Amino acid sequence: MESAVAWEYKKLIDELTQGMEKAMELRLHLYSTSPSEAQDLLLQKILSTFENALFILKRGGTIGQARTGAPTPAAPESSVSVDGSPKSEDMNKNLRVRRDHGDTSKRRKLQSTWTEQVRVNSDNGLEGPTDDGYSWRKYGQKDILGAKHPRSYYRCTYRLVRNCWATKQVQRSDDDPTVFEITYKGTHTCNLSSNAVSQPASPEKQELEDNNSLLKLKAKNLRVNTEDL
DNA sequence: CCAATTTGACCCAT
DNA sequence: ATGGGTCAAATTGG
Repeated sequence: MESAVAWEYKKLIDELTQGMEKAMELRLHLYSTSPSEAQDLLLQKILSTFENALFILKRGGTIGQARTGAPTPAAPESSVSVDGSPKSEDMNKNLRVRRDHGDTSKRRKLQSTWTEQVRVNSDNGLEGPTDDGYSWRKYGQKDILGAKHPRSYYRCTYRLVRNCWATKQVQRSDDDPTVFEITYKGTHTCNLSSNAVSQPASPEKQELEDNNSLLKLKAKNLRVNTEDL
């Protein structure tokens, strides 16, 4: 009976893989046409769902139980978690004159957060999270308590120009060096429909230009953050 | 020379 | 007090 289970397992992975590839294809089409942030966000979440499903399957069923009693309460949320905590009514903060957070409540509501695990295969030599088509600018790096590797903070390159407030955090998994955990915050308001092709900002973006290679899921090697502990 | 990264300091929430 | 997130000056790279 095990063979039947194994067959179903393989079939399941196959179906999920096909679904993910089709979603990526759809995303490419979205990039080349008029981009709606909501649609783009939806695509990202769909892809994240597929990624996580495959991740769970290939690791043997459990996603949050990887570590053994490690004091990391932040369970890797495979599920898409739209951060709309209604408890954000503490706008009666005394003084927030410092930063121009401005209307924090409004912005907090619009911000969505989701995490996606990215596996890298060592065939390509350099590991790097799959490029999501946006150009990111690193603005910080922190050592996280209980984590072996530091966490890197990125924001959209066009934050000033386009007022794009999307950010992401990249952290390598403690145990699995092949797993990167990328947390996205906020949606992109910068249009990459027209400028994405003509933006040679970073070498990773050049991969976007011939975006056909994205279909192949060819692992592109951005520079891995030089973390020397 | 300009832009991106690095890196310690600073700020904020817990 | 502590740890996580961001800023910004210095540095590096194209």
